[in-house]
Amino acid sequence: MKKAPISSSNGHETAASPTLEDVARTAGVSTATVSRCLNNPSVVSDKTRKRVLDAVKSLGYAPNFGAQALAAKRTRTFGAIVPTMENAIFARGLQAFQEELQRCGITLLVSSSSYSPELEEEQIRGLVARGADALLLIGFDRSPQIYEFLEKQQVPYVIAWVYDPDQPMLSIGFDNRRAMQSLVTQVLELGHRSVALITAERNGNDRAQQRYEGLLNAMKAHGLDPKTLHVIETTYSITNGAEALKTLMQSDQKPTAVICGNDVLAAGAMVQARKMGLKVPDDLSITGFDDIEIAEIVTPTLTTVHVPHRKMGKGAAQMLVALRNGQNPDQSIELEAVTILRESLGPVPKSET
Amino acid sequence: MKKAPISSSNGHETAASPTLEDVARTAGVSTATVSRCLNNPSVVSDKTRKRVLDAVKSLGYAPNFGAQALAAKRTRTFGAIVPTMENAIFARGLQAFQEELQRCGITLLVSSSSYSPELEEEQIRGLVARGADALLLIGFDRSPQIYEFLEKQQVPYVIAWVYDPDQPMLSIGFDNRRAMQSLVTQVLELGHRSVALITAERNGNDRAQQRYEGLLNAMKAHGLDPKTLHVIETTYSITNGAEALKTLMQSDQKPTAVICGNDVLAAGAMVQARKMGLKVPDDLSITGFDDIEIAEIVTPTLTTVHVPHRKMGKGAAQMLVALRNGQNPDQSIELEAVTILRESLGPVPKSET
DNA sequence: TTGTATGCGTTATCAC
DNA sequence: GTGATAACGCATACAA
Repeated sequence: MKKAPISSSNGHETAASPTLEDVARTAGVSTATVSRCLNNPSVVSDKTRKRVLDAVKSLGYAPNFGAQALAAKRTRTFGAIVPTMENAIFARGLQAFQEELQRCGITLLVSSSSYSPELEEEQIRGLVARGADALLLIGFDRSPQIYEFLEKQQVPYVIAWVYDPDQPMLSIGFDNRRAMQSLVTQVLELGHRSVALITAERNGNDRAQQRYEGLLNAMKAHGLDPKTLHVIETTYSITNGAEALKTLMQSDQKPTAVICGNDVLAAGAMVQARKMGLKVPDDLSITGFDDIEIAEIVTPTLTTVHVPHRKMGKGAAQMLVALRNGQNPDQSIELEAVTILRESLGPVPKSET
Repeated sequence: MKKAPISSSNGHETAASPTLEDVARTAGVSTATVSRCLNNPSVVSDKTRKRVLDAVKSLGYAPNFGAQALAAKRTRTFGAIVPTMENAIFARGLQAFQEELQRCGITLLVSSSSYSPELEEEQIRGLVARGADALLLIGFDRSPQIYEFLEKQQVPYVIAWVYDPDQPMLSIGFDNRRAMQSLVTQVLELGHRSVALITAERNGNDRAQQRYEGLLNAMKAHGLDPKTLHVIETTYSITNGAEALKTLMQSDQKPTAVICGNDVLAAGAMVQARKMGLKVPDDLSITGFDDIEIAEIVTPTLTTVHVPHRKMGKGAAQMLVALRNGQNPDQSIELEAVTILRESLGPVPKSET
């Protein structure tokens, strides 16, 4: 049996947050009624509701999240873990994701894993532990234990930025392999035969790996030997892109076209090319991937693959909301990623033909 | 009195997460001991600790966040609300902020307010409600109610990206006014007399407002009439920057130098200038503010004000951790923001002198 | 429509 | 060192 509260409105006004009970007392109703007013207003009479809401406002009441989560076993919170927030690759998609969630009254928590599988795992567990009702993840590539963990914890999740009907997990994205293959095909059709790739580390990054494979496919289709492809793996950053281009242009077999795994690396390559006095695309063609803002800022503008960031974000949100509501949604969704031709891609230099 | 548990290890193995009690049972100890093992290991004997930890691992136990927050009254979680995540303005600072927090075992939750005061207020309340132990905010400019709310809830907070010793709140940042004044002074000393400003909406954005004031100060100091300043207010984006430059160059009094409130607007202006066949800086000088990555990507490279993003992020984290630990830290911290001279700023065109 | 009573999973204060 | 046990603030099944 509950003991009488020690002293509900005792002398010293502590600054502690008001609780449901405080509201109930000043409104002259039970805590249950207050709770209902807030969570299921339609079931309580207009008169008492008004009284309660007034009390809520006058006390500045705000529900205690921990208590709420503990009692209701859900948090109205979704989590997202992206590899990075430092550049704009995921920013636009995330923004769209959040906008959609907000319309559904859901709060978004974002973490960035810095492309570290260990960190990502930690953050997934962290978000689940703090009650995320659902999760957005990037790419399929992670340890089976994590997937088991998510299944065990019954936390719905969606994988974005990739699409693969053969994978059992629900995903929304595009075919990175095909998109890159299509881009490179256009490069080769311009006569380029000496091609190089600057990419993120492919280990643990299926987007990068698939883009690489798409490039190989295009080469093979044009009768080029994949072994002739010069690949540089590095972390996404302007500086690293620049560094990589420098290395490439100092090698024996100088490429006439440099394919970059994303726009950030491509931008770095462009900066470096200019620094080395190379005219793009007259001396050298450069392509990117993602079509983020810098693609139109660099000089010359960057030929790249347009990724449907906003569609992915919004779509992912809708899938997760459906899952959270117990609806077992359709299937994975494939979006299109198309090549955007801009200035940085041109025919192979005459001197090379 | 607690009734005997209905049936602790009943027939159907539910997939529900194991609780402290489960761990206690399989380890043959009390829940109190398990809790101690996890939170204050030194106080429990080696033998039992080992037994408990084994049980934890074998069950895959993870503490319930809600319960923990409810009982311990703290969440080891800090919140940050930034105006935007779509461009890189706050990304680097936020990254540093997070890195420092992580070293202290604290999780960071990030929200973006899209420069909307109402949204920001909602998100502040949201983060507090979900138990954020401390908050990072950008700029002083917000309604008194929010500050009252934070005081009432006893949630420590630090304001970043601005510095003003006259403000009562703890802050870490730089003097936006002075930084802009210094930049513009250098512009004027190159002979420019016809200057224009492309800025974010200043209402509710003290950084933008102060940068504007700094610009005015510099003009006055050089005997220029502030009324001659052509100001265009727009939202931060490449496109808007381009749009604004177009408007400016079609006006009667064409500027010879365009000061931009940040690098994103400046990049847009640069793109537009090129499109209009204007040579930067020969025909027109353009400056930015922030020194984010694109400043070095645009052609020509952008003269701008370097903002100490990482220092601010790390410093803010340290201040908040101190506050959370009950230490009443020093004072607000002022950092330097210095002008970085690059290619986009040149002397006033000869035709104008 | 409203109130009562219980449980959610931890932490922390006691005793032992 | 360890084990009971009382909060913590809310949601909800059940009663009224």
